[in-house]
Amino acid sequence: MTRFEEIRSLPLFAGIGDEAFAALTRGAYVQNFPPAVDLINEGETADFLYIVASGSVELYAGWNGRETSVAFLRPYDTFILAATIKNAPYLMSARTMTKSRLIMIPSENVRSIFETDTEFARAIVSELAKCYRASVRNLKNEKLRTAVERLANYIVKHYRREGEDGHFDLPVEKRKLAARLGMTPENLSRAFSALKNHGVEVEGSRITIREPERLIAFAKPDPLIDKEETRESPRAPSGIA
Amino acid sequence: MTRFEEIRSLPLFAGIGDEAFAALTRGAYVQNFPPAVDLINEGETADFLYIVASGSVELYAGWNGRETSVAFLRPYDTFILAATIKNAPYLMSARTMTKSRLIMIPSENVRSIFETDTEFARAIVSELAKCYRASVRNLKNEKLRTAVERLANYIVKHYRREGEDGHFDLPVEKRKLAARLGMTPENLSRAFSALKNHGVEVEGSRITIREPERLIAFAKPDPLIDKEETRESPRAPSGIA
DNA sequence: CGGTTCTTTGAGGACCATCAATACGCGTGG
DNA sequence: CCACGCGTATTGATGGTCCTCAAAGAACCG
Repeated sequence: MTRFEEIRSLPLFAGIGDEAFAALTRGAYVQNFPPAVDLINEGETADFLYIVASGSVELYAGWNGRETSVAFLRPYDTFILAATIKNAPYLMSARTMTKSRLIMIPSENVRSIFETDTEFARAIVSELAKCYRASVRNLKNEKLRTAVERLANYIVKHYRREGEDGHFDLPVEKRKLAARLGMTPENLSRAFSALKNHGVEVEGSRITIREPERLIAFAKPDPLIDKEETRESPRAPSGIA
Repeated sequence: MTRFEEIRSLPLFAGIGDEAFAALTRGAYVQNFPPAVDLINEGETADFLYIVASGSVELYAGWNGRETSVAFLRPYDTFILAATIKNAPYLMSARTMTKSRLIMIPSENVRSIFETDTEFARAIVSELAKCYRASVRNLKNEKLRTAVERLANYIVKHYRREGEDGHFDLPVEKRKLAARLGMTPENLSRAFSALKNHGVEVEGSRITIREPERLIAFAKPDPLIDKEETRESPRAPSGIA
């Protein structure tokens, strides 16, 4: 039971009762995986809800011999929630990117506790809304921006996340980043060199932002596309938003 | 009260109690709109949950002077559910495409009835999961297919929906369809003529599928991208799925 | 019937993919 | 330690896809 202490305080579970939490984790697993392990395949049915406890996971999808990355997940993201709830086939495949520890909760438990615990229901719906909105942002990013613009905004996001000290290391290999940004590895290379004109330097996986203002002026980041969303609802919005 | 009879039997409300339904629709509107009316703008905050009672609505988004269509809605689709739940800004704008009747339910009502009515909570989460999955399908369609392939699959979908009798009329003008499929009107024209080689004929808004097998062989429709999803969960999945 | 909008067609160019070759990094085994 | 193999990253050449711009034709609506 103490196996699940680390997730007990996550927003998803914070508000629910102890007995509901116990019922939820009954039959659940915590499991360690090496890098590049296939976890689930699109088209299969959803037996477990997954939570990334440590490491990183790639969601991807294929069609007609092609493949693309849809999302990179970090602690404590969840995946397969929608398929779990609808008891429907996965629309995406998942594999570990790095060594990862994952928590797997039986779908049946999620569905039944949802019915009995209002707080959990609210947390689930908030998490689901978060995933949905992330997907819409993803789609807007893809349809409204060119490849170079997507890369520029990716760099701006990490620049801000890493404390704005002007440099960071790419957390994934460029091949995967290219797929995530909807382009080929060759094109990503050229996109990086195109960004030299906008104040970005690249050496291996080391990114240096020499002139943040120029990069941002080019990238034009937009809160309605690029903002990172929290799971909890802002019940009392502060300021003009 | 009788104003809302037409939605009382929708899956979203079918299972909930009469008093909860009354509370939900207290302060709600039913309103008629002419075509091409702006309903909401991305970035605003969510005061109402919308339901399309008749007509059709376009969800679209813009960035840096560009604009694209994200979805076409029909009766009885909902929109703005995620923003309503999270009390967060809309990520998409909406406008009517045709003369439409819309039902508007105050967001506050949705959030409070969600807490008190388990059946409604379940319906909400199922609807939200449906929207999320539709968005993922949308994204896969965009990232994995070329423009001509997207058009081919659009035609296959309507061919099947309209009873497979070999012809149908486009429900929207080509300009909008182009935006929905992620291309320019000029390119859509060329895509249509490219499909002549795959058994499709076009005359104005009249589409004739001369050789369905050839079209389908080219389009390669995939249930994990193209299937239309129902709101209700298949609790007892039949067959291999 | 005139004006507006939509659609089509053509020419040209930007963006991006493919293919091929090379260089680089890195771990393995000699 | 070095040679080698393997996967990744880069760079160049080329072609396809798609957008932009422009103009003409078609449909719609007052």
